[in-house]
Amino acid sequence: MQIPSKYDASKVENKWYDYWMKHNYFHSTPDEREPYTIVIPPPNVTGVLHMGHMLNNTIQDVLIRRARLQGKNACWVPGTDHASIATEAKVVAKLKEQGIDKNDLSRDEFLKHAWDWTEEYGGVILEQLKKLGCSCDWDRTKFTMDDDMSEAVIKVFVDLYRKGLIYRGYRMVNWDPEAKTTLSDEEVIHEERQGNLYYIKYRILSPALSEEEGTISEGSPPSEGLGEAFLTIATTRPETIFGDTAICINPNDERFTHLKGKKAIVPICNRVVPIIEDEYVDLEFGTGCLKVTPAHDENDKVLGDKHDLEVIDIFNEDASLNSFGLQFEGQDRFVARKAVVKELETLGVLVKTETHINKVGTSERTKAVIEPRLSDQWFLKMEGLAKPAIEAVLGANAEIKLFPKKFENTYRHWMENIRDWNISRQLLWGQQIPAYFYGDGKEDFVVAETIEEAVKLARERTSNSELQTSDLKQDTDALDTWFSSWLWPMSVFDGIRNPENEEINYYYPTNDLVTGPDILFFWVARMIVAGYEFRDEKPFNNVYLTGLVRDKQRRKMSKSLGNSPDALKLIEEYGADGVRVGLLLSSAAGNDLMFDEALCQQGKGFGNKIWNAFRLVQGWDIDDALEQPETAKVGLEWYTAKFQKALTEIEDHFSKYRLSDALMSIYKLIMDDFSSWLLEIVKPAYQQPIDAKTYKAVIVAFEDNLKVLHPFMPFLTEDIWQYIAERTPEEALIVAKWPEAKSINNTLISEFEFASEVISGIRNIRKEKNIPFKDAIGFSVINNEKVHTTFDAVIAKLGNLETIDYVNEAVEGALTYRVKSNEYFIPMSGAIDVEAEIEKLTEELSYTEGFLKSVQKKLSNERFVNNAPEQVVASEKKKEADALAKIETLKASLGSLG
RNA sequence: GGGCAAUUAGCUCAGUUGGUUCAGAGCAUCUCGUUUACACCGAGAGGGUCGGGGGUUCGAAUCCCUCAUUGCCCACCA
Repeated sequence: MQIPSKYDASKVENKWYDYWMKHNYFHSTPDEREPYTIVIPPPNVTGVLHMGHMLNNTIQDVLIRRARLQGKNACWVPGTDHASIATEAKVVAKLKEQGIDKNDLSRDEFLKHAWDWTEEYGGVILEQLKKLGCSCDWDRTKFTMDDDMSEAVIKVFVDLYRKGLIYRGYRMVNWDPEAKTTLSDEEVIHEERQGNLYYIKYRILSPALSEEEGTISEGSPPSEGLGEAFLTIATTRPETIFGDTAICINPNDERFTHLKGKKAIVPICNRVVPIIEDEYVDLEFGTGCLKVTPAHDENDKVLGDKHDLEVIDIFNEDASLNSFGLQFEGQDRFVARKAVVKELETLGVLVKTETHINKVGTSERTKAVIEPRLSDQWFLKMEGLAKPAIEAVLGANAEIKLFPKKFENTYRHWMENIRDWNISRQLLWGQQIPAYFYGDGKEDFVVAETIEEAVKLARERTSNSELQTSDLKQDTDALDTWFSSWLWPMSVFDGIRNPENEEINYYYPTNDLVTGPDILFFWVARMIVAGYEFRDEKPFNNVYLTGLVRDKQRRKMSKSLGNSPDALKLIEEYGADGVRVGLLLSSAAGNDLMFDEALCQQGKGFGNKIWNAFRLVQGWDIDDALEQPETAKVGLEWYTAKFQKALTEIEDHFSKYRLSDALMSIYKLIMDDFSSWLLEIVKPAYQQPIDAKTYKAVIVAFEDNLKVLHPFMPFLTEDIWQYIAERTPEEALIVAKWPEAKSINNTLISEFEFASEVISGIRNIRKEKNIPFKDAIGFSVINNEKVHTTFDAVIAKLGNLETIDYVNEAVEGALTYRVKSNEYFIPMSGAIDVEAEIEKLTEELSYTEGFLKSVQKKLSNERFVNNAPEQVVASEKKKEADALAKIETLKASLGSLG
């Protein structure tokens, strides 16, 4: 049968995926085998596949397929995350397009839209993962807002509340004015921004004057004559002066002793505020006078609490100014800033403006500049919860390993300085906080899993047995998305609601978690916390942290830069196998990956190479009567040894999560050892049949190659596997048995190594002298090294030699080369360039002599001989002997020429 | 501002406890080659004083100090 010379991935990938699905090979149920479990980091439900997902999920699929081949009960649980902020933002935007304002909708109406959206766009990404070949157990697909998942979240909230770990607090939180919700500290990204530092004069109110008298009438600039009657503050946020409720100085600041106990007047709004003293103020920064705005700065809040200051919130929820902003009401903070500066200038109180670089917090999701804001929020106390999670990763008998290890430092730092987690979000899309208010007071609420339960509790609390469900008002906030995903490894097996069910007991703890370091705190650390808190057991054994996928110029791949290739197009062009190999060829754990399409091309090329090796083998005619030639016999023995050696290397790489190294070992094994050497050795002469014994052994070797490669290139390997022999579904490669490790014949490997150098020597001479391969040549050896003749037949075949003659004397009129101290002769009928030969030999001689000299120098150093380990000294002595032997042969050759 | 990591061939990276060819791999480059699986190929070759400087040692890419550059994480200085 004619097989095309190019492997066409697009023709077979879907076919095999369907085949695996049809035979249920991805599905796992608990049995007596050892489980191997991975839970997918759930992508956003409405997300689309990008390069990061490709890398991440390729790695997971490699791990899961390998475990499956090793006979473990492999279970990879897929699913998606409701991603509250991102999804809600998308839904709001879509509604806006349709002319619908979110605020005009009831909670239920909005949620209906959100669910419609989720059903329409959700899960696209999971379909895309199938194209990549991911062997997830799709029957187990979960969504973080599934009823059972939500129930688990609520149960956990109630549990933590009852343990006293969840509390409600009026705190300064990070406010995202665009999403109109709070964010946790981890969701805020600090960026350096070029800003200005404005120096503003505040009039000092002399105690002699009444407050009334001190008020400046609008539009009248302070007169210049009253120099000491002003103080100057420096601020980056002049628009917040409407919220100023004090000026603060350092009590040790001698420049300002005259200000103690006085009051100042805030420009524009003319509010009279006290001048307070606190050592918090840095004498060096700005002017040494600080305006205090307790509602809009965390430190100012602390000062405000300490000095009992009034709190004036000047912003609306979209960060435009409210009525405290006077004539600037309704303006966005950044617009207002400019306007206020202009007004201050007009009033003559703007002393100067300096450029100033400051750190600005921005929202991870919406990129909006976040605003510190005081509000009632729900918090989870983290300090106590963190303790077992710290121990688990960093303790003396750590149970969880991070790969690469360097992230343990990062983990430690965060965990040891952990702050309480703000878990409430002013969003609708998510699990609604199960707190029910029965009154208007801040403390008039109960927390319960259901409203019926809540009524019962509320009746007890209030001693009012008349209370009805209709009297209760549930808190309108939703929970942070991470408050559901931190339960993921447990909740996907229903381990929260039914902690003793068979599945959770079998699959948990999971084995490996593969994710990016960017969510080490968001997700990984919190899963560990949750694991110990709710199950008293780690959620996973190992965490493999991938790097970021960047482009060739080291830029992050992003939609806005447009430098991210279309994942599906890549798969179309190079095949899923090609892309998988391309991604893994250069991605060590934790290192960023500089993505280059050329790598996918390499992956595709590799696939084609294997395909063609298969074509070669497949095309052979088998002759049962034929004897196995010596070349094939020793070649196969050598390859078996080589394969075993590679297998142990591969195992070692996997044990260290060095997947790219494992792939490279396989790549070289198949590319070099199998294709370039073994197949050339066993290949029968043109149009000649092959003996049955060799053929069978080659097939076995080929199949073993396919097995170890399968986790990386599942489609191609399955395709060839099924082509190479008739298989029942039970015999599919995906469920085949990983090759067994056997002892390695290292002698064969090193003998072959020597033989391959001899062959290279022949090739070099053929090339230099333009001797075509098809012309057989004579060959003689002076075997000083006493090399065994095992591979002579191989040398003769691959060098196309007439014979191999063992001689004791140099052969006249021949080209020569050496491997170690062995000397090889290829007789030439024509004239030999004696000059060139002499030159070549002289060069080699002087190099060897130089080498000998350095070795002898080392050996004559008494301190080296005395201090270095015996083994090292012995090896130096061997080097010396080898060099001496080689020098002798070189000299002999020169003598015979000259 | 604090902490952590990195710096090895044109590119991406290995190099485990200082000592067996440890100065390597893949890609790229160059040369030659249409030998009957594969030009998505084959056979070869070139290329690095291991970021700079200093130190410890018989011996340093590897350990110590220092400087430089880059990246990441953390942090309330207006």
